[in-house]
Amino acid sequence: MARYNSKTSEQKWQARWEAAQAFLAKPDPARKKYYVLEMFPYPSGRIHMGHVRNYTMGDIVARYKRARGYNVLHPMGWDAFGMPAENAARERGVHPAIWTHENIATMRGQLKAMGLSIDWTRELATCDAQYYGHEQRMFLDFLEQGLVYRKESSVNWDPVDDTVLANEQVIDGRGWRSGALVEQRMLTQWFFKITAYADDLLKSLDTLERWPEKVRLMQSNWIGRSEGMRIRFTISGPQAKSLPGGGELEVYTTRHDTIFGMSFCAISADHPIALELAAKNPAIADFCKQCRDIGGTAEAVERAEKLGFDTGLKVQHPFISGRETPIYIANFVLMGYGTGAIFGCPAHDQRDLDFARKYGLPVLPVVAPADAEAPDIVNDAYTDHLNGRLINSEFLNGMSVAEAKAEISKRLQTANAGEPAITYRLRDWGVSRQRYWGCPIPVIHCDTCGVVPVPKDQLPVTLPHDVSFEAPGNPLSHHPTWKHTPCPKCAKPAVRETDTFDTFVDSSWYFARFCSPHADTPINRQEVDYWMPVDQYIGGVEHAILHLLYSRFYTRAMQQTGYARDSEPFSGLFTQGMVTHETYKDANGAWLFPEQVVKQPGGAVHKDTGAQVLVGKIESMSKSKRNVVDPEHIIAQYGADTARWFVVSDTPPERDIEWTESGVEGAWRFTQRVWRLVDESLDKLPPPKQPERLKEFAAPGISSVLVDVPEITDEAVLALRRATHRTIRLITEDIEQFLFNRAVARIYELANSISAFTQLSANPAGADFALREALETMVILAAPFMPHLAEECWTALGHTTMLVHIGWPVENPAVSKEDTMSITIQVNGKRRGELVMERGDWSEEYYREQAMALDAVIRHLEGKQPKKIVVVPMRIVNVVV
RNA sequence: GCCCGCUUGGCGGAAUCGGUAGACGCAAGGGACUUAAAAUCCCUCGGUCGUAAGGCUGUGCCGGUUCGAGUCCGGCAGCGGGCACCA
Repeated sequence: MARYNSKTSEQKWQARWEAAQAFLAKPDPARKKYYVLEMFPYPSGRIHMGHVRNYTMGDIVARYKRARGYNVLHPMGWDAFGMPAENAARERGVHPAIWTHENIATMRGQLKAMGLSIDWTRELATCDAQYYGHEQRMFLDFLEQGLVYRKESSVNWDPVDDTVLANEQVIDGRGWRSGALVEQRMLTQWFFKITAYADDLLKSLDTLERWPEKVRLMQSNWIGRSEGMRIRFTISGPQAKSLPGGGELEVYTTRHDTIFGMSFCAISADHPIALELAAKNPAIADFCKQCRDIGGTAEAVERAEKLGFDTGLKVQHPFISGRETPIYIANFVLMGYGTGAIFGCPAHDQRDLDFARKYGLPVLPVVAPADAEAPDIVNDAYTDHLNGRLINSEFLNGMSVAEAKAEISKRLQTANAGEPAITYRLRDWGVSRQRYWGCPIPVIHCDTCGVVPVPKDQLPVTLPHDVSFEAPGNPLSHHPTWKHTPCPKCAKPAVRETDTFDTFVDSSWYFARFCSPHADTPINRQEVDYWMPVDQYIGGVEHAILHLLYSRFYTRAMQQTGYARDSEPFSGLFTQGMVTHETYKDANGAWLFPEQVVKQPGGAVHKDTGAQVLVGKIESMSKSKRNVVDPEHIIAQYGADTARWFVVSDTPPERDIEWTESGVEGAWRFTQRVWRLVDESLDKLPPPKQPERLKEFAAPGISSVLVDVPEITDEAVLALRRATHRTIRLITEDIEQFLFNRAVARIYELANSISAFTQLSANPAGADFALREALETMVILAAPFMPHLAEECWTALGHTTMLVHIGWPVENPAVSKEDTMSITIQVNGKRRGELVMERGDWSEEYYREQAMALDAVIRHLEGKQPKKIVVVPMRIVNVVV
């Protein structure tokens, strides 16, 4: 018996699939489409286990859907712009383009070795002008539609990467990539008007039924809708008229019910009034500067005291004649949210209370708990807005918070002093990056004409190849000639925009480009309309907000500019867990690679020195901790099928999976076992039926892809057939629901049943047909997971049509139907026995009689009469005494 | 601080409709085959009492609903994730 040789076999089948163009996707309106997409990789150098897991899952779905008769689109490309290429250029003197394309070549080879069912003719890289030129064109269309604007604003500046970051890219006050503390700078930047869709992006989350609840919730929190009011207070004094706002201060609040508890107003250090005052008063200017310098890190915010500066200005209370409250500039008020101004009600807001205590401002409770006259406020504000009742509030007294809000709203609107307002936490997406390796923003700055879009017939604006990375900052702006160009309008000398797009722009529409990757327009509507939306998108949960929210926005912008029919890009989303591994350190505390470590009964030792190794926590694979396993080595040693099988075994796909050597060996043993089961049975099998090549959807009814089995009476043979057909049903359900670990277990079970069957000494009539049916089923069902081995087995079983062209088997319910059922018998809810009964529609009386006749039941009744006997047909009988 | 999720053998995990807890795999132990090793095959494998038959106990902790709870409800603890001076 020959052992299965994964290396030769995998290469052979990959070549045959390619020769047959088995995965080429063509639009066909007569067929139902299915678009499977995994998040495309950044070409960092080599693929890692996370890629293997991600792309294996996508490939399982793609191969399964293809076998079910869907017209499947399963493409692959490269998220090829970004900082690491520039860092490589700085550190090693390699040009970003060369570095990137070399990495792509390596990683493409590695992905191909995985045997993925990808249509490689659609491959794209975002760093190619054939891609980003279309992006520039869409940007100009967005600009025309008012979806893009340019403004000076305070931005997050990453001092290590020397560039601006979007809010979404700042985590705990640090750059998401560099980890450097982010600074605030004033810069003129391009923004995508994502807030224009805030409400739609939020509401439409409800329609994304095949998205994880967790991701929808995260996006919902990120968008952060709140309902409140804008209220305009009149600023006292004759000089007020000359202030920005013309004598009025507009605040945003969600607790207008507490207006009788107002004891101060506060404005941001960046509020127009604050800026105006600062211009005339150095003390105020100093204070404002101090506020801005605190920074936005979590720790800074935690530590920072509430600081305020009394402007001397006062506002008039809208409902209490003659009552005035001071306006402070305060460090905890953000210009970017609401109106950049608030009214403070210390009794019912913790920040306001901290502030009031510090500056000795009045604390007047205006909402009381249901069970008390007034809330007891010492250090904690009373913030319950559901159960409270209004007090100390004149016409509001006795009302609930909701009633009071409605009343205040009505009165303020009548007085034209305010109106309901909805505010979002979401900010517009700043897309300008001061970097070379990105898509140039296609505009020209002219002293005479201002900002002039590059005419569309002059696109693409390509990156210059000859750049220097010697100096810090943006190589594009240092380039001697590139930015100089005549103004398209007036032909006078002008300069190009040297900022490039955030790379998240590139990844916000690649899924659409895949539908018509060679079109000379950004997309071909007919093809996009056929393939989009992506039916199943798969990737890491770390993109729950950034990439997934940007893509949802961008698709809406494409819809508005006529590039797309739909507003949602991904109708199904699955977020897979990470691949983890134990960490190892030597006696000096240096991290060790897993291949340097040998596990022994007494512990782990160094492979070469024999020195003791400290086994640390199980953590997600990372180069810095060296707890990485190179997929290429695994594929070379065990084969792609083994690696694929392992990464979906045992652990549910959404959870983190631990990579273990023994686990991989287990997976490898199973691939050999499948081959052996087939190989050792070959001489016992009847000839195969050659099923037709897959053309249509698998028709419901009796499977046409499996061998036809004659009428059988032997119980062991029937049991094997039952197991076979039951497994078809279960695995189909499992794959549909992304329960790959369970599907793997079902295949093990079927293999166990086949093993046991082949070891029977008797050889009843029909056994050979049932065995062929079981083996063929196992092979077809395992094919999405282990496609090369499955092809090899399929051929060995005598088939001449490749398995990629064979449809999915269909369960025959007449075969899988069980004749008997086992009924659990309980006494007082405890299991005391089991009844094996013929399947049927028995009366409750019959169940009772059968149960009461059991020895175990009689024994546990101890002579007593049952009070009650609960019968659940087909399942359980519970005798209660 | 606010929001969300999770907690089952030595380990990954099954049991998703309230109805046999521990499928399947890994690890471990025992055995067969072999000159030996590898490979393969067979057996055991939550805890506990018992020679056995068979009990008792057991799904983070406390309580509740129910004939019956890993599953539902209330409370608590631990772990993980998201957001965070958002008015």
